[in-house]
Amino acid sequence: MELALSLGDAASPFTFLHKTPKIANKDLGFCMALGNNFSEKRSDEKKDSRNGEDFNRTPSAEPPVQLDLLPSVPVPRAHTSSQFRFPWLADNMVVSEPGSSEGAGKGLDVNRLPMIGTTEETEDGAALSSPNSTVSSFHMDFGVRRSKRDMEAIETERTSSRVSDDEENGSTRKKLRLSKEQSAFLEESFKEHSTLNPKQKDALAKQLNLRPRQVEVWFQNRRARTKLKQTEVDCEYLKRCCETLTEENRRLQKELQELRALKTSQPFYMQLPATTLTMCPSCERVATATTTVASTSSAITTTANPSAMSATTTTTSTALSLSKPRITVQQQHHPFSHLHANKAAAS
DNA sequence: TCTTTCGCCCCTATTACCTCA
DNA sequence: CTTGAGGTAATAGGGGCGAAA
Repeated sequence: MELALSLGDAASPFTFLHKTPKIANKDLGFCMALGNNFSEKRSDEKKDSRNGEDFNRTPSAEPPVQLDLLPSVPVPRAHTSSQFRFPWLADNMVVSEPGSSEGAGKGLDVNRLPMIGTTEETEDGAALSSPNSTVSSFHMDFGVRRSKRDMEAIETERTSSRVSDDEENGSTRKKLRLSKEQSAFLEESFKEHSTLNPKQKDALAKQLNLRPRQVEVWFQNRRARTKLKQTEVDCEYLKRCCETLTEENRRLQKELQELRALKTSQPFYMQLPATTLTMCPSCERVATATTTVASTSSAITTTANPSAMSATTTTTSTALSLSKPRITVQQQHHPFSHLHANKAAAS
């Protein structure tokens, strides 16, 4: 029997809760697609989250930049085995590996000392029980087999938790370290929804034995990290664009110099009229109209391929604006009526 | 109906702590 | 053992938005 707990509204449960085998087996690598208007949709998202409505954002109109984040959280070996499972997904029947000293009932909660038979009242008023407590709605039993190093880390975490608990009454700032399992689950949640409504937040906090505030802060920081990462990606992309355009500019400048040199050596040839290229926006035909040209005009070749033409046009204007040559590539609204009329007449 | 107040949430910048090389 | 860098939880301040008065 499998108990799948829905976080938050039934209307918008975390779908990954229904993917237990997948979670148990797949690499917890993180992949997401982000549009540029991540923050622009914030108002709507907020509205949605508050209403508990559809959390899945509509994709951005712009093609998203695929961002592959390698597992930021080192995934324990057990994540890739059938041993690992989110306890709130199944019925806590975690089968430990034979010989493993880390059997079921580890009840790891790095943020609280295991206090058997006691419950804690958090500052948020949510009763949090120790993992071993019968009051607990579930056990933080990940059944993860850990290495000695991991165990040392856990001990460290516990120590820091202890310190944190001690400091909870003091004025010093507390710094808790989330366990790998907690982080992994939060990552899964984040993949589902980058924002949480209060119900989902509370449910998540309860399941992870964290305070709702901690879940909230984690999501805030996670969004900030995502945005930072996206900014880096965008920056890199713009940098490459700039390099490409610079190179294209350089190439066109060189081409212009060659043409000028050619003009100097063959003045009569260069007195041929320049060409005005005009492309019909609807049929994408290019019409050539010969115009009267001054002696300084340059000959430019272009292409009728619309996409290539647009790129060429852009870079050409960029490059040639420096010397202000008289080259025109026009896109008129419909100056091709004569062409269409002739074509119709011919047919 | 408009304005004000309040609470909640988010973002951003920053701090403080922890881990690791 | 020390130290500096990097990661990240936590804090502070400010703004937007909706609900209630």
